[in-house]
Amino acid sequence: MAKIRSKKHSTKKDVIIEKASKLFREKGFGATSMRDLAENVGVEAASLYNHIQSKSEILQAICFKVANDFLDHLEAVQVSTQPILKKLELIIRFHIRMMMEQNEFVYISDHEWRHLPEPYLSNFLNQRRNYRRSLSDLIARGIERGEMKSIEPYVAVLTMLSAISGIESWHRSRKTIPADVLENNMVEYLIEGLKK
Amino acid sequence: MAKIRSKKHSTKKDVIIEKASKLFREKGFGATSMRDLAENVGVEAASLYNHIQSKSEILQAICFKVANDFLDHLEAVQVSTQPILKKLELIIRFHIRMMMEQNEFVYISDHEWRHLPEPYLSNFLNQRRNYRRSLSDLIARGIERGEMKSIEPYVAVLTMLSAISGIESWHRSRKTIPADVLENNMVEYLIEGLKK
DNA sequence: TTCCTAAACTAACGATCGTTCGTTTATCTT
DNA sequence: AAGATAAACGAACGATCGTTAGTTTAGGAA
Repeated sequence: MAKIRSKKHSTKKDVIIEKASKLFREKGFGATSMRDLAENVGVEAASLYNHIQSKSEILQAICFKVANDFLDHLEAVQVSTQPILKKLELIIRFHIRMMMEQNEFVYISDHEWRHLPEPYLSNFLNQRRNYRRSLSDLIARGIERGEMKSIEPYVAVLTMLSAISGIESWHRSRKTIPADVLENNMVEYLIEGLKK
Repeated sequence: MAKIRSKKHSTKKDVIIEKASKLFREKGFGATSMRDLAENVGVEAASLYNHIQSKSEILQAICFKVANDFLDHLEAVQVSTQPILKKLELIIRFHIRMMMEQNEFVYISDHEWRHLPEPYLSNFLNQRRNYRRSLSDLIARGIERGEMKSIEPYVAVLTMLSAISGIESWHRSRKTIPADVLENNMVEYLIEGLKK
C-alpha cells in the first residue's frame, strides 16, 4: 500500500495537482485519465478521491490560481506611479517570467480552460475579459497622454498577450536561447513597437 | 433516410471535414464524438465511415492542408525579389488573413495537432520546425544586410507567429474591430518592432 | 423493369472513461 | 495496548467512446 509522499509544506492535494499539471500540459486535460494520474502519483485511481472532489476540480485550481496571480500583479502595477510604457514593460516581463517558471500552470490556463464546467467557465472568461479590458484601458491612456504611438489598444493587447503565451514553443529549445536573452529580446520587440 | 447533401464542387467527405472543423474548433478534437459530428452532418455515426477512414483522418486532413498552404506561400515569397522586411510583411499579412478567413482550420492546426497519431505527428512537427527555421533564416539575413535591427531571429519568429495565432480571441469581437483595422494595426506593431 | 452500387440504417462490440462503494491498512493519540 | 482517523485498496457501476458488421434503401444504368 503505497502512501502519497507529501513533502514539507505541500499537502497531498498539492502533490496531485502538480503531477496533474505535468500530464495536462503534455497530453491535454481530456487525454489524461485519472488512472494515468494515479499511476504518476504512485497510487490507485480510487485513492485520489480521498484528496480531491473531481477531475475538473484540479483544472479549476490551476486555472484560477494563474488568473489570480496575474490579476494581483496587474493591480499592484496599476497603483504605482510610473510612465505607462514602463508599467506595460513590467506586465510583459511578469507574463514572460510566469510562462517560464510556471510553464505547466500557465499553459493549461491558456489552453485547457474550455474544459471547465459551468459556472466556473463563465467566471473564468469574465475574469479574462476584465483583465484584458484593464490592459486595454491602460494603453488607451498611454496614447491619450502622448506617451505612445497611436494604435488600436485592444489589438495591441491581443498581440502582446498571445505573443507571450506562444513561448511554450521555446520551452523545449532552452538550450539554444537562454531565458534572459529571450525575455529581453521579446520586451524589446514588443515595447519598441509601441513607442512613438 | 437523410442523405448527405453535397454541394456543387465539394465531395461528401469535404462536407464532413467542414462540419468537423467547426466542432473541433468549438469543443476540441477529443471532446467531439463521432456521434456529435454525425448529428451535425444529419446522419448516423456509422454512416460517416462510408466517406472517411477514421476520426483522426479528419484531423490529418485539416492539419496538413493548413501546413501546406503556409509552406506554399512561404516558398512563393522567398523566390521573389523584395526587401526582406517587405517579405516578412507579406508573410505576416498572409498569416493574419488565413487566421481570419479559415479560422477553424488554422486554429485546429495550431491547437489540436497533439492528437495526430504517429507517424503523422512527427511529420507535422518536422514541417513546422522547418517552416520556422526558414523564417528564422530570413530574419537573420535581414539583420546581416542591415535592413533590420539586431534581434534574436528565433525569438522574433516565435513572437510574430504566436501573436498572430492569438487572433482567435478577436474572432468573436469582430463587431468592434473591423478586419482590415486589425490587420493593419497588427502589421504596424509587428513590423515596426523590427525596424532599425 | 431489373439490377448495381453508393450510402444510409440498426445493433452491437470491446475499451476506457470518471467515479462510487465497502473494506482494509497504516499512522497518530491517548 | 487500544481506539480513532486518514488514506490506501480491489471491484464494479453506468456512460460513452471509436469502430465494425450486416442489412436496407434510394437513384441511375441497362
